[in-house]
Amino acid sequence: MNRVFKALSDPTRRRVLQLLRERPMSAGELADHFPVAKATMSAHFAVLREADLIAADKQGKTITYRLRLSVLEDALLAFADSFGIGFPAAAAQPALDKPREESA
Amino acid sequence: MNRVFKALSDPTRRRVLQLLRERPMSAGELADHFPVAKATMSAHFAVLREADLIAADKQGKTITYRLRLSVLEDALLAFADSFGIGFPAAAAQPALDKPREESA
DNA sequence: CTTTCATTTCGATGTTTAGCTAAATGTCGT
DNA sequence: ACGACATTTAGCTAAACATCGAAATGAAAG
Repeated sequence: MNRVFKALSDPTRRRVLQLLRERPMSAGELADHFPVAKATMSAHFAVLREADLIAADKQGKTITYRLRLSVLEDALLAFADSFGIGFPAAAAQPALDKPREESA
Repeated sequence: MNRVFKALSDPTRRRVLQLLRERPMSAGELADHFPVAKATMSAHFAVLREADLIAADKQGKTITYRLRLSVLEDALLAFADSFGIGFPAAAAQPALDKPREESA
């Protein structure tokens, strides 16, 4: 959970998650949305991966990242819950969030 | 919003919020729960105050901090909302334009 | 098999942050 | 006014972090 919050503490990383909210994207495609070097973005991806907030699918030359919504959801819900903050009707459908692959 | 997430990125600060969840506490009382110097805790309080997550009530010698739950709640809900977590009503509305984020 | 492309890793640098001790501030009781 | 108490501010260090350009990795294409 600490890793998740650390990952969320950076605006660039939060925006990466936002971008992945709609569709998976390659590292380069994501990087094109930000005014920083690709190496910098790669480091951000690593942090997000460490937190298990994104997953990487390697397909040939490119690496496609996708959001692991359930991980974000679980962390947010657990935290909010511990404050009695009610998230109305959570867990809609895990359609975009791929099957079990080392859930944290 | 950035300040809130930055504030939440530290475990000590998250724990402070948890402690304040039930009842307000003085700075010293809070500090007694952590193995760090009071001055260090004071810095943490400042960060939480900057993020508006806690409010200080000065009463004589002591300063009593209380949780500003609505601020935490608003931030959490807004963020979760933008991912379609919780609030099924908001999920029906596509929020493509995300608000610009200022890091101060 | 060499080049090209996508991405990561390496090494270096400036900034931020958490932590400390010591000193300052403000307040209470005497 | 003085001394004790609660908290913050100041000054510092060490670690963590964001960032970069350059080099390395690995896969496809010629």
